[in-house]
Amino acid sequence: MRPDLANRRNKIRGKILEAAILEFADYGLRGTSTQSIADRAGISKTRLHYYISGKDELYLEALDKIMGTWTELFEGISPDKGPEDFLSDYIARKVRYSLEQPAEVKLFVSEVMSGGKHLQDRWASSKAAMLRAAAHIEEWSDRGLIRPVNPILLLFNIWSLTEQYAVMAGEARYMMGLNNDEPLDSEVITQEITTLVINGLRIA
Amino acid sequence: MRPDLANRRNKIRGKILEAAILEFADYGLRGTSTQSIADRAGISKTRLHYYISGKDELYLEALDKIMGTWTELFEGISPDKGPEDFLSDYIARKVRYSLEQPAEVKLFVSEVMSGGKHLQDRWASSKAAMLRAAAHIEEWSDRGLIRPVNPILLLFNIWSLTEQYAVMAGEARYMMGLNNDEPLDSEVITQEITTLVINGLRIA
Amino acid sequence: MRPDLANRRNKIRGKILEAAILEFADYGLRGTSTQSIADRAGISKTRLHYYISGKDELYLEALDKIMGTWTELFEGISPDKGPEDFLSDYIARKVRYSLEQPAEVKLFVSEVMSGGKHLQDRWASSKAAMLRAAAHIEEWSDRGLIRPVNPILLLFNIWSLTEQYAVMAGEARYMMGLNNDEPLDSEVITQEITTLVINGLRIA
Amino acid sequence: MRPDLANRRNKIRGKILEAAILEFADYGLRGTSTQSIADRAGISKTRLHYYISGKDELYLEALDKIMGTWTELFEGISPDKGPEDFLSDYIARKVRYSLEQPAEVKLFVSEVMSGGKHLQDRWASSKAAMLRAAAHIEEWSDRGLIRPVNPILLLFNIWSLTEQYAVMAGEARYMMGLNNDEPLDSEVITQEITTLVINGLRIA
DNA sequence: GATGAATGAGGGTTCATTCAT
DNA sequence: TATGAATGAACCCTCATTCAT
Repeated sequence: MRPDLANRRNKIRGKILEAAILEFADYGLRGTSTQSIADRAGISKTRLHYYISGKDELYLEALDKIMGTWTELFEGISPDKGPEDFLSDYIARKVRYSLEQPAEVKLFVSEVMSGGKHLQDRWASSKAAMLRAAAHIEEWSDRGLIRPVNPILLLFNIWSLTEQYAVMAGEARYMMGLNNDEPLDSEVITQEITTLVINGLRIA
Repeated sequence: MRPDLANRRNKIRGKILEAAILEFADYGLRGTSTQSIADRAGISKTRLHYYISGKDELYLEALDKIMGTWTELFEGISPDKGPEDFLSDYIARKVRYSLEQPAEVKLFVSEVMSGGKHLQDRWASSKAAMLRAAAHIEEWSDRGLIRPVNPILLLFNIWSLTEQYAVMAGEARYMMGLNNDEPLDSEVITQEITTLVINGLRIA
Repeated sequence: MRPDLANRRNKIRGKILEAAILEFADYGLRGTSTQSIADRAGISKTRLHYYISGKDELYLEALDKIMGTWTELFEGISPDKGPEDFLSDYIARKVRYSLEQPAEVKLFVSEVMSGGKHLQDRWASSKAAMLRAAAHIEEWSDRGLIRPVNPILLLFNIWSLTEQYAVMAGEARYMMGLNNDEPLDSEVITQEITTLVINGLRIA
Repeated sequence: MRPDLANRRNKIRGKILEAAILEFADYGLRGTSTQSIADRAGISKTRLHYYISGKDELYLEALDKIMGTWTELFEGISPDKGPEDFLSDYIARKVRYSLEQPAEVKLFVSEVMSGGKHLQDRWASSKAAMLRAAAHIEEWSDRGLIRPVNPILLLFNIWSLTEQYAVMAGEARYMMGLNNDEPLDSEVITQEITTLVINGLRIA
């Protein structure tokens, strides 16, 4: 009907959500003020509150977006190609996501650290995707393609290996002698993690 | 007489620091109120402020304690025994620390995520310890004991592998079907990570 | 529309500044609470803080206003008319100001008594005005229109003579048998001070 | 009985009173904290409160001391010697007092500015002394030794002339190009004020 | 006498949110 | 839609004072 108006609204809402994710990622739900979100979004606090129903709701919206992406990262990878292709593909996706959207990863980690109370409902679909992947891993192990392994722990380990470069970006840059504006080398990181995992799963 | 007073004071200060670490770990510096710290320590807010000089100072004290432990974890491990012993020893220490003191690890991660501004000075000695370890790794690689590897990335990877079980304890328990009060199996986790890393560093 | 808003804002800001000056005049910067300012302005403390940026800033704003008036009192008086006209004019102005705006004078005295730290920058223009007046006095003395006199001390003396009726209003009323709501007789005071000074400067 | 003990107590109490006067002089009753008094006296806050019955009582004690001195300054000067001797004697005493005990003068002014509520009872004897002096002045005027003058206003004027050099010491030093540690020239000031007053009272 | 501990009240200020226009 | 005004709750922290030893 009024595509312009709706568009405009969506644009502002998008800007707000983006700003919110950045703030929540750094300071968590409690530590973030609506004022700081408004500042980052370039609007007044009053206007922010016109577009959102509350700080908590905005936070949940951000979480929803992230959990969606999280699940997507498992999808579209065929396990039929065998463990090597599957894992390197998945690792590459996750590293790219961590380096391109570090705030989303950090927000998720922050939520988890503060108890994960808001994840409870949202976690279900992610858990399902994770369990499917775990089943594949177990099968590979049974077929002798990889060594015996606890599949859940393996997935957690891959998770942490890939996500840390969002969380620790600053320290990683510092240790590697990069400036704050120089990006981490995505290829090198992906390569290193992939090698560690694939090698680490070979049969002894 | 006097020792009793000092003891008493140290006891309560310890209780406060402990409570503070737990709160800061979950909600960060900004998201933590002195009221919540007082509540957790079982004292009144006024009494809390009698024992501390300020929220920020308490936070820094917590950080200092953690950074000290962090550096210690590198120490006392002889690199002469070769990579396998060194790495499995280090991994075991870090996993145990993460499972026994998850709040300290989480607080550190929280600080890093919010910019790491308070780490700047405190990071130096940790960096030195890390660089020493990196030198050993490089040497092992040169001597053909392990495959070629970026030593800094390897250390970061070990870091994340071991620390995630503090950060993600809740989710890990959930995925593994454990109740909130059932501890994660330290041995299984250590074994899995150690195998992954040692295997992953073998020469192809 | 807009002018109304701005007007409204200015009105309430004026009310606040007025209340602040009254409180600061009586109790100084430290001794005044924002609560008491709010009470006197007839608004809530929260609302007060909506209109000001802080207690200190409000205090500085009050000081600025006063220092401006202070300098103005020197201006517009021509020294060409000779010492008698100049001095009686200046004395009359200052007495009137002290009796009409005693709070402003008291606030200034309070600031001076507590060290005058906030005056440092603001004092410059007032000092210049004072030095100009001192130059005139010296010239009159040189030309034999008045007796030899230390011009700076003379100005300080006039200053104290005229300002004391703001500071000591209560005691003056008490000694002269006036009630609290009966004003001091501006004319008598002006006359007495003027006579003392003009007479006191005659050549012996 | 235990002169040592009593002595010791008096010594500490003296130190406290001195410190209190200095703080009250700068920041008033409300603006002064018992902590700052304790700090200046070089004792702990707890110990301070052991020696005093309360902040208000300490303030009143300081006021009492000052009012006593205030009255004394009138005494011991014989009005028989005529106006010139009497006034120059009184002015000299008051200037010396203002320069030597500026804190006491400032504390008195501060009390007056904040309403003088604590003076009410204490003012009586001072008022009497003042009225006696006023009577002398009136008599001198009647006898033609000085010009007709409002005696109360004259006394207030002398009061302000002499006391301002306690209140405005900092500004006076600044205007006269003195450093903070250089004392004002008592003789010059006394001379200037005396001349102004004696001259100013001559019959036209 | 002297000290550390403790406290309820209040200090200035910011919070998320709602109201009025 | 969008803005300034407004608010009650909460923020961190200090206050004068009392308690216990």
